[in-house]
Amino acid sequence: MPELPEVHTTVEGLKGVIVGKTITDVWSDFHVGTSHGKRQTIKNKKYFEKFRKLVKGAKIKSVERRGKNILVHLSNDYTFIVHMKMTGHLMYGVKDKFVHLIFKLKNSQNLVLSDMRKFASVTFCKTEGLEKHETVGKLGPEPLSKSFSAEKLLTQLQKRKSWPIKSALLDQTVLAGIGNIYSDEILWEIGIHPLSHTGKIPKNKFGEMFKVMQKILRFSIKHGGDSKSDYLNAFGKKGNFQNFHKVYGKRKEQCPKPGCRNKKGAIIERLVVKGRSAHFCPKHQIKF
DNA sequence: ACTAGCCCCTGGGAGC
DNA sequence: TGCTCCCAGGGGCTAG
Repeated sequence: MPELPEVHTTVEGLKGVIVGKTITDVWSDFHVGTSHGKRQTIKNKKYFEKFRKLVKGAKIKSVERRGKNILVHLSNDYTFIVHMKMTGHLMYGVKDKFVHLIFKLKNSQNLVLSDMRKFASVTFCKTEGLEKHETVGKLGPEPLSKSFSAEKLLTQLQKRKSWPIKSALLDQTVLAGIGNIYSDEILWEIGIHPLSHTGKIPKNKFGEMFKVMQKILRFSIKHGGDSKSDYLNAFGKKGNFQNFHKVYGKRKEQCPKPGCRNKKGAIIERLVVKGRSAHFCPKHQIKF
């Protein structure tokens, strides 16, 4: 599912092909047969009509990632925000049978959002109002930004002292972009049990956590992201990070950590933490 | 302000 | 082979 490295990969791909292009029209069937609660997204028919008016004729000025969101900045000082959720793909010049949103571009190519499960959401706001946006405005720091550090990581996680570390890492207002796969892989690498109380983890562990977090995210980006579920990049191609998983989706398998190989009890387990699955090795991941 | 639990959705895998 | 059931999960929402 698209987390930081996958959204990054999509955005990097899109940058080269949609920036400078004019949107001539937009089509969607997202509002057909879907419910959306009270939230204002294009699944709401009236909101979609407003959205259509807004993007029609606008030029794409730039594209960027913020957390798991794709921000498309338009020449008319509006920005639209795409969240791919579980099975969304934002693609250029490619289509599949799950396309629910199409941006027609002046060069007669299409930017499409396909989503088998229709969980993806699209909203828009004034570009200068982004910091007040209901979700984007509340996102925590970017783990790969230059200004991020081990100290910041500690400060942010301390905001969820009483939570299990697994849940704290997944909170987008604490850190932007980490999801289920990368949180499992990070905790496995540094040997911390997912149920550890965030506030009880020794302070000196956070330096290592910071390094490992950046290492894993960068490694995945290098490999085009993770397509264990069904991620496809901007051109419909899969990533390779799924071939490097150490714990995620490895329940009942022997832990591959050097000290755990061939050891009894070093069998990957899965448990549910706040409704999310967490995979871990009971042998080397310590519970604080 | 918190949090547990439901909901959105559908392909794929397990079990029979 | 073909059916049914259950699972995956980000994050919004609601009831307590």
